[in-house]
Amino acid sequence: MNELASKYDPSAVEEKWYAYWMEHRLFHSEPDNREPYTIVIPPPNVTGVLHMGHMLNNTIQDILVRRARMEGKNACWVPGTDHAAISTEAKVVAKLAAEGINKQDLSREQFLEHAWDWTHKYGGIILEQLRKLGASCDWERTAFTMDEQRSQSVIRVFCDLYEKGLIYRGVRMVNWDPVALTALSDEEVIYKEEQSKLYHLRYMVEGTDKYIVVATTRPETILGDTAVCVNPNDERYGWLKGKRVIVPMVGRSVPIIMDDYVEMDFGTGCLKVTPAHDVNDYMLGDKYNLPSIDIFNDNGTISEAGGMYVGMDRFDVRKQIMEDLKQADLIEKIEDYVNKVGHSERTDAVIEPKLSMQWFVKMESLARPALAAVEEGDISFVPAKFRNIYRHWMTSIKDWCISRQLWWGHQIPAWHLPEGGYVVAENEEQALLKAIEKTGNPELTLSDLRRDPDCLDTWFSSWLWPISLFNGILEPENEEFKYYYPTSDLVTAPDIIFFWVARMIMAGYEFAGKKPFGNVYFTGIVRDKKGRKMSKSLGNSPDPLDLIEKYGADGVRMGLMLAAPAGHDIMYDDSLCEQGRNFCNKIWNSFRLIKGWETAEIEQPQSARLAVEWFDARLASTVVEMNDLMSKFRISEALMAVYRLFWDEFSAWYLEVVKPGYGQPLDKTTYEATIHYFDMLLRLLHPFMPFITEELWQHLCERKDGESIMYARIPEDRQADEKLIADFDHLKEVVAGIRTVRKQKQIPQRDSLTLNVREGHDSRLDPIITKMGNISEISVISEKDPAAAGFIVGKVEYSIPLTDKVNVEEELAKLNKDLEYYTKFLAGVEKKLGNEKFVANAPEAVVAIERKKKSDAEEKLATIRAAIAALS
RNA sequence: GGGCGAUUAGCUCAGCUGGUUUAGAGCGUCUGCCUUACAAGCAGAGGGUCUGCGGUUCGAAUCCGUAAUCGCCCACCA
Repeated sequence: MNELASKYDPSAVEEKWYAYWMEHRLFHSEPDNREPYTIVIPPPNVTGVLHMGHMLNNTIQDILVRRARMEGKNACWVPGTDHAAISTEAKVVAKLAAEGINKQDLSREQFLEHAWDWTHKYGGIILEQLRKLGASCDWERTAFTMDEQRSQSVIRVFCDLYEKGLIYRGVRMVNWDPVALTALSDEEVIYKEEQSKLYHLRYMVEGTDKYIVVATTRPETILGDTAVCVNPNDERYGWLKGKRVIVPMVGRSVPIIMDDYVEMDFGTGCLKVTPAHDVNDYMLGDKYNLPSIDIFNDNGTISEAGGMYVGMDRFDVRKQIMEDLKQADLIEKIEDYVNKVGHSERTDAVIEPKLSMQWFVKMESLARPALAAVEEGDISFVPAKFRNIYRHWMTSIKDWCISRQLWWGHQIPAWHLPEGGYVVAENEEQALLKAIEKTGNPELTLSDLRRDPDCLDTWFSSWLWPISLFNGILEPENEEFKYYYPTSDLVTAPDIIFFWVARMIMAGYEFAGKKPFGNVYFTGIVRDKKGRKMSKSLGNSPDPLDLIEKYGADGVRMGLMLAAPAGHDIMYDDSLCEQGRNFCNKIWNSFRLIKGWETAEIEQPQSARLAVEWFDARLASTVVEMNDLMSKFRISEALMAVYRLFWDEFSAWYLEVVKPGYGQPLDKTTYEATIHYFDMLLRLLHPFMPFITEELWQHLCERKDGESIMYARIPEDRQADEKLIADFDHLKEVVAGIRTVRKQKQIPQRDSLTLNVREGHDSRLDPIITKMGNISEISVISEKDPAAAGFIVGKVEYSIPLTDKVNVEEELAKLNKDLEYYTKFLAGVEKKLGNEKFVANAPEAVVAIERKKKSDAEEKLATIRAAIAALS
């Protein structure tokens, strides 16, 4: 091992150990009598590729899972992918289009064949990429939202909800995506602020030569106008009561209606009403029985019903109609205007509100227990602020539009009857039976029934994920489900709190009678240095696999985690990964040092004995700290704690103290303690940096085949010797003082020095001072030596005799600076103690602390004054 | 338009129920060092009136109010 390179090379190591873990099935979990720890992965899109968000999210999950495993729990991390209805279908459609094939020319079966081909070709790439990250998923359990078990679960749940009366079908105003050609749920619409125009159009009042002005952002929709509405209290328009106006260009005569929905202050106070293309207008249309003219085709072009511009795209029409209105002098004015426009989450197309027949889930009764669970703390959100967002959404929840006009997905299990109406059933046979029962017609055959063509929203399968992964829908009594469910922690991004988290909670209580998970950890969003969200279109996102290649998986994991407190967005910068990589290198080189030591049957040096004792305390205290932090999901702080333990305490102090002189052997006791500490450090680090820790742990001593650090136990809480830690901290300052003197006086480390100490010095750790400071002798002196360079640690004065190099002026300046500082400090403390109200009101302990501060400062000042006196 | 959150060193953040913090860390910066594990390193140094203003308190980065800036979520103002 002495020939180890001075730099850690992750690539070979990572591949080797991942294969080893897989070969020995170390990620696999089966129910047993240990306590279960379960995480279900937020399933990435089946044909997606890994991005920085996945890296962060899955690193956190892996840390939690690996740690739970090392705590002796039966840890199970279930991976899988989501069929991602709209986005996958869009990809397949685009791919076919590139080959000159039109989706419309294919049958449903033919299209699905292409879609499955695509899925098989690209599906699972992302899961392969997760392995590069070190994800310890139980791959034997890999699931897919459209595999047999998950599909059946979805159908079962649909039928169940239908039986309970929670699913209904009806014509409603929905969000229509004219590119994907499907309805969307409210959550799938992203509102973006856009710079647009407010067009003021003239509507002639029928039978007069007067006109009124109506303001609109969407002039093309005048083709579907069926009324103009004003506020009944608006004095400007009282005269319009009972009148009709002529829709410009179109020439249609429409009534004036009066409703206080209209804001008098906005625009002109006149609102054009287009019931087919605006949610509010739809409500007005409903209230006043207005006709509804659907002027758009599904793809956003003007339909026959529009009467003009038929076949033209909606945005082209907007330009054209403005031209034409201008020609006809029907435009009053055009203003700049900023408004919010809904876009499709998947295709980014501008959403068209559209009346159509869709399927819905009634949400109110589902929401009630789900809201209570989070309010009452049965499920905790980390950070807790997301409870507010959750509560708000849950208390104003609307019905969920679950049908999508797609082929890729779970087809709705409803069959339409020849005479109208439909039945809902789990399969064709049952559908037929129900159809016969419902119609009373025993002659019906399957060919008389027509299966509803729509598919279900992707999230209608994802919301079952924690249940369906363990087959809890189809076989609620099965052993696995009873063992693994409810799962422990869920790690996800906050942007899918409604899409997924809230709905999983609802599904958990509704279909399993229990919460789906105990804690939800919300990650931040990964942003670039300028704070912009990383995205493909901006091209500001590094390829995670390139990063792994460059910095090693452990380096990248560590880099991300260092900057990722829960719920905080992280500003990504390569320097984070560099820090991670450097740390790997530090660990690597510490190992090189230790493995390079020869041991011999010699007596343990005092310094080494003390260092071993001290590090034992230091380790114990960090373990307590880390356990506490991890229990609060303060993962980055826990990582920082072990980072500092390793680097600042173990490498910089412990190893330097016990390190034998050049070519010298080390005693066995110290060697074994060192190996033990290194082992413990590797264990603490393993959840964060799985590869390098496994590599070194395997080299640390003989291991059996199949043995792994993955199953080594994390050290448990233990009382630390705080006094020893404090004494050592004092020692560090003494050594730093010696180093400073060396630096100032340009004395090389190899020249040994004498250290003089005055009263108050505790000699217990002297052997370490001797070694670390290269001190040949520590002598207690009773009087200040004017020919020595001094420094004060705590209330003890130290000095190094340097007859020819000491400048008394400099020494005095140093002391006077200290004098000034502590005089001020003491004054502050005395002021506080002199305040009667403070002494009377503050708790005993706080006053005691101040008194201690006072006496310490006084002693220190006495030391300083004495030193000054001796020099003057 | 409602709600929520943030504002602490150049950057990213700790600082949990006010009191050993005249404020800490990591990174970066600066100054020395190729000292026999590591220059992806070592030894040091500098850097903040805790966004402003008011209040509560013996005591405020911490609690309250207010203003500003930023961010997020929700909402049917054409």
